[in-house]
Amino acid sequence: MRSSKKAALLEAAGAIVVGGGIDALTFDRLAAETGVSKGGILYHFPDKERLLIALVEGIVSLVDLAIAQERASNAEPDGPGRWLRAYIRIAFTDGGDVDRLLGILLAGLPPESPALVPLLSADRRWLEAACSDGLPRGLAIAIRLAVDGAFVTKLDPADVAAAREALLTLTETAQ
Amino acid sequence: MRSSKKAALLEAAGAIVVGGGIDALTFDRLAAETGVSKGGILYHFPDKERLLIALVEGIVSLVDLAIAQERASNAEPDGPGRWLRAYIRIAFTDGGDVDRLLGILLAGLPPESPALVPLLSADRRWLEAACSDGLPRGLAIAIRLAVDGAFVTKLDPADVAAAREALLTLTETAQ
DNA sequence: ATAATTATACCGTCCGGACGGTATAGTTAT
DNA sequence: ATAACTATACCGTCCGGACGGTATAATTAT
Repeated sequence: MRSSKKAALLEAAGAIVVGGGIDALTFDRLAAETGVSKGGILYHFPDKERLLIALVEGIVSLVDLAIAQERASNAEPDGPGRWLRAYIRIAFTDGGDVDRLLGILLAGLPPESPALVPLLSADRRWLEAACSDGLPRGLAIAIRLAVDGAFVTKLDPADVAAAREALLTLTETAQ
Repeated sequence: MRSSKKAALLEAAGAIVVGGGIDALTFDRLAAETGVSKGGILYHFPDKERLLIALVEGIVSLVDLAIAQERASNAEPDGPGRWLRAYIRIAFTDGGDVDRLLGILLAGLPPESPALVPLLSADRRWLEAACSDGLPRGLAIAIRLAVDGAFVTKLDPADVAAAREALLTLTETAQ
C-alpha cells in the first residue's frame, strides 16, 4: 500500500500551530502526535522550512477551494460585492480553524521566512479580487481587513454573527 | 534608578519581535542588540515570561495613552462613533510599529501564555468601548475587526489611506 | 519465471548547537 | 550601602537535522 502520511502530517501540523502557536510545531511533537517517526517526517519534509511552506500552500489552496465552492453553490448573480460576500461567508461560517491558522501564520511567521511568499502572494490575489468587486476600493479593503481581523481576535459567537451580518450588509448597500 | 535600562530593553525587545517574530526574541540577542549584559537583563526580567508580560503591558498602555491623547487633542464633541474614530486614527496614523507588534503578539503568543492575559483583557476593554459608542453593535465590531486586521496585513500606503477614510466614513454615516 | 535492482515510505538513534536559566564575583553611580 | 548593572562560566533540555537501516512494491534483466 502506497500509503502516504503526508496529508495527515500536514493536518496535524496545522492543529499544533492553532493550539500552541508556531513555536509549538516541532518535529518531535509532530512525530509524537501522529505516530510517525521523526525520520518519516523528514522523508516528506526535508527541513522545517519545507514543512512550513507545505503547510501554507495547503491552507491557501483550501481557502481558494472554499471560495470557489461557495460561489458555485449559491445562485447569486454576478454583481457588486459578490466575491466579498462569498469571502465573508466562508471566513465566518467555517467550522474548522483554517482561518485562524492563516492569521497565525501571517502574523507569526518571521518576515524573512520563505513560507511567507505563497501566503503574501495569495493575500495580494485576494485583495485584488476584493477590489475588483464593484465596490469602492477603500470600502472593499476595509471589509477584507475586517475579515482578516476576525481570523485573529477571539469573539463570542453572538458578536461574530453580528459582525458577519454587518459586513454582508455593507457589501449590499454601499456603492 | 537614574540609569534604568528597563525601558530601552523593552523597546529593543519590541523591535526584535517586529523584525523577526516572537521566536527571534532571545536573551542573548536582546543582550547583543542593546549592549546590556545577559545578567543585566535577568536582573530586570527574572525569566522570559516576565519579559513578555512587561512587553505586552507596555504596548497596551501605549495604545491606551494614544487613544486618550487623540481624544483630548481633537475638539470633536461627544457623539456616536467618537471613540471609534479616535481608535481608527491612532491605528492608521501611527508611524511606529506598535500596532503591528500588538498583532504579532495577539496572533503569535501561545494560547496558554500568561502574557496573553493582559492583552486579552485590554482587547475586551477596547471591544466594549467600541460597542458603547452609539453605533449598531455589529457595525462597531466589524470596524474594530478591520482596524485589528490592519495590524497584521501589509498594505501599500494608498490602500491604507483608502481603508482609513472608508472606516471613518462608516462611523459617521451609519446609525 | 525469477532474480536483481531501484524507488518509495518509512524507523530509530545520535549529535552539535541554541536557548533558558543559574551562579558568582566584581564594578559603578547615587 | 544599595541599586543597577558587567562579565563570564556553566548546566540541562530541547530542537533541527543527519544518518543508517528496514520493509515492500514496482521495474528491469536474464
